[in-house]
Amino acid sequence: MKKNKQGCDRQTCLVCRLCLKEWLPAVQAQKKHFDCKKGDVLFREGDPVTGIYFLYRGKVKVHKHWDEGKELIVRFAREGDIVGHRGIGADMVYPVTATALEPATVCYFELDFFNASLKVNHELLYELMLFYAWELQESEKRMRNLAHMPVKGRLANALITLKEKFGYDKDGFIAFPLSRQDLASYIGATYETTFRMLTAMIEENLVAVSGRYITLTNEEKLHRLREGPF
Amino acid sequence: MKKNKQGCDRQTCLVCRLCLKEWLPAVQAQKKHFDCKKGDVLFREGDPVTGIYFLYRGKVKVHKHWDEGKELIVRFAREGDIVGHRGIGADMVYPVTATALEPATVCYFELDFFNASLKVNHELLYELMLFYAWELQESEKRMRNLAHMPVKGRLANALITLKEKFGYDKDGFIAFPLSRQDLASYIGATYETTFRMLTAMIEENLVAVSGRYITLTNEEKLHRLREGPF
DNA sequence: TTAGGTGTATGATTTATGTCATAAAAATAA
DNA sequence: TTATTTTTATGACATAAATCATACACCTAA
Repeated sequence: MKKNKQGCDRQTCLVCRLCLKEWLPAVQAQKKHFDCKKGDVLFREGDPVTGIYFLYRGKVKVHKHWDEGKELIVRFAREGDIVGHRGIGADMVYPVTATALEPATVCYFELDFFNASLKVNHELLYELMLFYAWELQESEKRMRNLAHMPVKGRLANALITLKEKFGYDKDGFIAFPLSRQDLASYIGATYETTFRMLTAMIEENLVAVSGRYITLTNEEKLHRLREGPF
Repeated sequence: MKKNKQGCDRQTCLVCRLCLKEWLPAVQAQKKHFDCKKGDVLFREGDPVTGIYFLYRGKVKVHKHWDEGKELIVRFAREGDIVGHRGIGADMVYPVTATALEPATVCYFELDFFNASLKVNHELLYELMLFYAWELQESEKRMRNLAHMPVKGRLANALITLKEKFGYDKDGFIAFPLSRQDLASYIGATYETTFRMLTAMIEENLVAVSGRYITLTNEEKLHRLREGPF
């Protein structure tokens, strides 16, 4: 990660957006920008928590690991998203790893400063609380899916979610290229099964694929796949 | 659910514990107590969110459902625990159901009042945020386990967690009687597999069982089961 | 007392998904 | 360019866990 002198637009992240006028100079003084390239790790599961990140440019995957070689992608973060908040209040070690999926720029705050910001800025704290509440809901929904939904349903669900979060690009594909392996890790299945399911979905004309780009060709049926097996 | 005239001890729940002196009369005026018996439902998945509950006495399971008949228990709540917070900020419908596992008494706040409390009480808001952060971590850990850990490991993990949360009773069993079905729903497996795994664990002298009560007889090995298959 | 529900207990069978093996293709490095 | 690593692609096989079927034990309601 390289330090980046150029500042952010003071609009993208929560801290800047909700910042009190009086607190702005402090934010300006404290924040650090970093550039990172594809594959760079912002922080690793088990590392002591030092601060919190806001993604200013690029995409990042947040993932947990188990038993050498098995990973579960917990979340994909995009511009404006907060990353590293999972370390707050915790055992003071990051419970997840954050890895850049493409060149990215992050805005970083030391934990102490961020906490101080929360102390003085009620609105910021409230927004953060709401954000956690939302993430908790998402997480528990995925938990239930993992427990009861078959892989195909989880895949359909994931694709719909990705489409909703990232939208389509000019060519009509989900604006978020993903390796098959990352897709598999995201839905909590092996590479092979995910691949097979995707192939099946292509044959059924539910999705179309071009390299790492995917598009939904029959959302109706995909939605039904999430509802339950029939 | 029956209304309960008798007040709480003003010590158990977060709102009472962190309440500002000036705000206390309002709390006293607003809070409602309910008694419920085993099997009573506090609120159901999909119901519009009306308020938030604090458990004053008894135990409650918080569960999600999928496709008729399949449930996943998201959490067991005990005295002092908050229940219904998953509704905050959300689509305004509860994403989970809460069911009493034994006779219980709850303290209830209307959502508007609770939100107002958060507005005026920074400390309360901060604690709530930390609580969410913690729950999120737990949830994501369980998510990973569901994705990658075999049933036996999840069972071992669940038993250790339950023991840590509820402790042992005077007879040396986990102070939290659980039906096999609830145990199964908690680890995200079917009743039958859970039963078989439990039987296996009894044979291996890892646990001992008396009806719905369970005790850990070899924590060492149980801990190792969570680490990974070998 | 019987009857009927609910939870417990197990065997037999099926199936979804993971594991293993291998190879082509594509990307990246030398 | 060639070499080498990473990603994609598939088939064959193994197996964990779900499903189905059935029976018994234990309450508690009639």
